[in-house]
Amino acid sequence: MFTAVSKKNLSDEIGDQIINKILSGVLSPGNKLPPERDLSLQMNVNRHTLREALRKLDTLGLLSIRQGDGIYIRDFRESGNLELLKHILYLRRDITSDIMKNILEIRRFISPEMAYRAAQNRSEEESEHLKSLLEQDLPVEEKDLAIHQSIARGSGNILYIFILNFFNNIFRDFGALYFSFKENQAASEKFHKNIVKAITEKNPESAKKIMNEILVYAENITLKYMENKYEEI
Amino acid sequence: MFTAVSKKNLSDEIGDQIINKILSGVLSPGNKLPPERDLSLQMNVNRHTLREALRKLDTLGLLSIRQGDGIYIRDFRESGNLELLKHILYLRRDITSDIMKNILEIRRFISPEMAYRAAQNRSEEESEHLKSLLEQDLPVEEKDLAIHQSIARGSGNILYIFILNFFNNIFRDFGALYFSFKENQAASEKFHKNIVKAITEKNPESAKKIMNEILVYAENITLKYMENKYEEI
DNA sequence: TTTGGTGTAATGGTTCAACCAATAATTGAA
DNA sequence: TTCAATTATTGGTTGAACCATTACACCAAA
Repeated sequence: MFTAVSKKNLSDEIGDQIINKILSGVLSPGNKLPPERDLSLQMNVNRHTLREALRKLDTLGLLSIRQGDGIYIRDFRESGNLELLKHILYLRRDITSDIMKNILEIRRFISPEMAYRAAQNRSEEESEHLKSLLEQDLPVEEKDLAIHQSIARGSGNILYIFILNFFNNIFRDFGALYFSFKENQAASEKFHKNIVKAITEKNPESAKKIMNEILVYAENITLKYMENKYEEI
Repeated sequence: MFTAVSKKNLSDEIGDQIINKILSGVLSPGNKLPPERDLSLQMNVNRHTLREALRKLDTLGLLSIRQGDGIYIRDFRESGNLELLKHILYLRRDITSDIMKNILEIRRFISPEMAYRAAQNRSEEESEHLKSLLEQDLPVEEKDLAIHQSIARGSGNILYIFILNFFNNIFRDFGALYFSFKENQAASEKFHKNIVKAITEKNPESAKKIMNEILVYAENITLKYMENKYEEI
């Protein structure tokens, strides 16, 4: 019904402000940022608070901080990471829709392959875990999350786990809306049954196909929701 | 000939220490970290220095920090991101090789698809850029990087750019070694010519195949280098 | 002219001490 | 027992000072 509000601390606000300046081109790659002392004065925050923000941007691949020298803007097209993309998604509302489509496209390409590998590589243990998940009496949304995670772990490739986290992170907000409709719940429950069967039976092609089908289904609905969401704004 | 050494500041050292504790299971998901004041005392660093480390771990998806409450360990299998994987790669030398193979596997799956999309979607501008890159007199290593980036940008999907950054980041060290051999240089130059041709001519299948071939070639060599590297240690 | 040393200023890194703000736990009144 | 007020705990922010590294200008030796 209601979605959580995110309370930001000063440091995050500062960070977002700087990210925006970089993404919008006000600050270009190679540019040197003013010294921390000046910048904190300009932004009217303490140097420590600013430094925490800068450290985050550094972790996102946006800055290059060098003691004794200064702080330089990096080209995020060369050094940015997926975590940054999440920020871009939220901060640049003008291209949010385009990025979402990009993410959906990649997900439809990757997740079926993940299911394929899981059907090949899943351990007996992971197989049992999947089956037990099916029978557990959980909210569909939670069950869905858990099954996808179990598939990622069963794939035998740790990258799928982190890539899946990225997708989940992005679509978290949509999940509540999506699963509020009975027909979507039914579709997911059917999907759960089928995908678990394919994976426990070690049928890669089937697993891939089943994953692809639910993604196509969910994509259409997600896009529809997104359009409505934009109309609200 | 020589590779850059990375000097770490205190804050990063603290961060690595905590990451290690989490990865090795000394700190489990859900566990509460000691208060910042206590922790900084235990680690014999100032609270601010510690806080910068914590903020980084937060960005990596390892911690959940809540004012007035405390700092909790998150399950990195649920909230970790690719940036964290990079740290895991360096900090957990016991599984470095396995993770590398995971990364190579995913790359071989994703990059050909990226090339495919680029051949479909590349703009006239990106096409020209690719061709001009071919003729520029650059070190092979730089040219290789630039061409891959151009392909990612030409794909029309911003995610490929960030995923490519991840790969580049991981294989940066190997690049210097790889391109120090004449035969590898020759292989790459041939690859550059062919992939640019396929993409400018809008031939997706060909682009995909060509990308796959160079990856297979480079993978074998990378794995060989890795084995040697481990023998050194 | 080039190379390497020296000193100085600029700039990020770290420390200390204090207070603010949000949360959780406790207490006590209804 | 319940709920509101109070208190203690804990992360967030501020200010000032000092440390460590780097860039730069300058100089001396080759």
